[in-house]
Amino acid sequence: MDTAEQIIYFAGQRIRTVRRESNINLHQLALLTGISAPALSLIENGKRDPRLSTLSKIAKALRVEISAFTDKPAEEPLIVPDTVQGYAISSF
Amino acid sequence: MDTAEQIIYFAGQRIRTVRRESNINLHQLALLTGISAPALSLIENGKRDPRLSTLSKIAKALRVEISAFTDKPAEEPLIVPDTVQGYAISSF
DNA sequence: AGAGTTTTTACCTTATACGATAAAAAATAG
DNA sequence: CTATTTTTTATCGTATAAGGTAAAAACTCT
Repeated sequence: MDTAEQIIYFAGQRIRTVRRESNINLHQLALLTGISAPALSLIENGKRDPRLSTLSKIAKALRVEISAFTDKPAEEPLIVPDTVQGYAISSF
Repeated sequence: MDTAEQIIYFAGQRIRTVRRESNINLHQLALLTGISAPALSLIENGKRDPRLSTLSKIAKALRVEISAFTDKPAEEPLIVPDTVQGYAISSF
């Protein structure tokens, strides 16, 4: 179904993942975005329905596209073979 | 710079474009999303900062990803040559 | 032009995002 | 285990998203 609630929850998880990959805490992200740490906590936990401008500030601070928070990866992972039709990838 | 305001404006334009491509009017999109036509009008005109759940409902109704409203196309269009290093693309 | 349709604007109400602050809880050192 | 850092939760005030309705404005026809 993919309800709006699931979208919000998923986005929160993605934000948390990207933030942790950047090795910054909520307080630091709050300073970067102008969004308070309590608000960020609620968003990351899927308990708040953020505005587009809020997502935009977070994306900018973490240097990713907003779609990094909204788009689910493809079900089937893309398999990249190291040879194609007998030619080595390094040829291209 | 890409301020939040510009993001909101851009998203509105994209929503309008996708809606028109679907040949439906605001009233019909309102019925599909549960968002009132006046609210949709404000969003399309960049005069309202929609919530993630709102974007999600619109995207679902128009059968596109939320990123269709948020991601700018690449500045440089991707050029797909019909030959690569002398090999025809059809070989791959 | 006028008629019908679509969109915009305005006003009001309700719901909720967000900031600030403080305190509690949880996680992470040491 | 204790101390420190980080996160969560709660409360309050303000701003604003969103619904409903209605009217105005802007299009689109014939």
